[in-house]
Amino acid sequence: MEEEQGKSQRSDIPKKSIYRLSIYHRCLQKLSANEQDTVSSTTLAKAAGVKPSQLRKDLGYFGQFGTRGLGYPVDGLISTIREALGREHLQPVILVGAGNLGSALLRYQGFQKEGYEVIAAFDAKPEEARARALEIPVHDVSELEDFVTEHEVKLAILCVPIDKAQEVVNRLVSCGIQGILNFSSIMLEVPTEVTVNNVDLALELEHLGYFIR
Amino acid sequence: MEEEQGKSQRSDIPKKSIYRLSIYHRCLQKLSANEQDTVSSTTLAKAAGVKPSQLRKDLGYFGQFGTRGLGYPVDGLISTIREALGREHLQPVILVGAGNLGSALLRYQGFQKEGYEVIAAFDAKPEEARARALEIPVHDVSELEDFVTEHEVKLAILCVPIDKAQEVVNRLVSCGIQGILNFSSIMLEVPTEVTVNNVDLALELEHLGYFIR
DNA sequence: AAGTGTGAAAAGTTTCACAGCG
DNA sequence: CGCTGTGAAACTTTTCACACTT
Repeated sequence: MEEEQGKSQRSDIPKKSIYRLSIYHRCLQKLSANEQDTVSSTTLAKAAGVKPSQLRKDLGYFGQFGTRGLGYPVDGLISTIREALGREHLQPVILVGAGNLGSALLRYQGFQKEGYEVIAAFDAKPEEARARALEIPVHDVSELEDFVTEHEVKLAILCVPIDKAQEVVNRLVSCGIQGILNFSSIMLEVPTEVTVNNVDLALELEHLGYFIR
Repeated sequence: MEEEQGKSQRSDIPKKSIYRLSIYHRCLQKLSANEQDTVSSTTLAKAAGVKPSQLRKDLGYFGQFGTRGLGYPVDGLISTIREALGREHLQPVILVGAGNLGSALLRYQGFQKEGYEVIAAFDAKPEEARARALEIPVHDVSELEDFVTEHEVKLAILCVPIDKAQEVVNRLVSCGIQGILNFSSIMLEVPTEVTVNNVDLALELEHLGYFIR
């Protein structure tokens, strides 16, 4: 008789649930800093901007972590989510394309969050990028493959011009990058085992245009 | 007999369709620059990273713009979408919070796209922000209300620290801002007539963590 | 023949409602 | 009693399939 697989079939967990997990993680950290040790689905959901039932369902895909009548242990949930998100270990990240946007993102230290570290940048003209007074080392893009292989980098932030994007992505994929945060506003073609997360800042602003009268 | 309302009931068009409209607009501009004058749903959909049927359905919410057997007129579609997105006129935009991320975004000129112009920034300590060598005028945040009213600004980019975000948003809302692009990683409370579009850069990176093995 | 427009089916996601547990 | 965990219902969005037009 086939063993029931049950929970945690990675593939059939809704993508949106996984996305919200990061949000919950963020909110829980705030609670933890505030010395809260348990939290109800109602409270956490409100902080995350979702309905309590949605939060409970999301967590339900990964297991049972709450105590009925009480709520969820804040620190316990933090660890659980961290584990589910594959964030137990420090992840090295590289940024490719230190132009206008790329160097803006490097100066903004927001990616240097717990669990992630942007360890190097690459650019076709590294001298110019370095002149922008960045603190992170900027390598020539020709060193990309060696660096990624040597440091076992799996995540890349992509900020190259549109006409170079696919070419750079092909190189990233061929040397083992598995996740790409893509700021170049173009759809990238990648094998199914590579995940691309598109962020188009101008698009997000334009999108608001529809809702103003 | 009641006149049939039919198409374009703004409210029952899926939000995601509206979002994709911006993407199509982007792709069409590329085609237009390439001297293409018609495009099929298959071609445009591929460029936008969606299925042809989805593209057709999205456009269908707004009307019929194609010719069977031929495709869509590139320039015609551009105008149609621009109109649907309310982008016929130049929209002034302000940025509030010229700190780390805010000033990075100001230096990145990507928001200065056709149809949108970031005309001013506001900060609690405008001198420090100005020292970051920005080209855009940085006002003291106390001038916010007068400026927004005078220039009839309807869109704001928000990059203030988490603990100030809700307070600033209340002020923005009270002086007539209708759309907020929110980079402060916190859920904002706004009246239903105001639209908030959340962008959390760190979250987008963290989210990728789930998909790497 | 090529390609749009669109109901209807399928898939995906959210919400409800309540049983069950501490 | 309060709050979680979860099937089932409701809703939303995507995809299909094909009639229809040029």
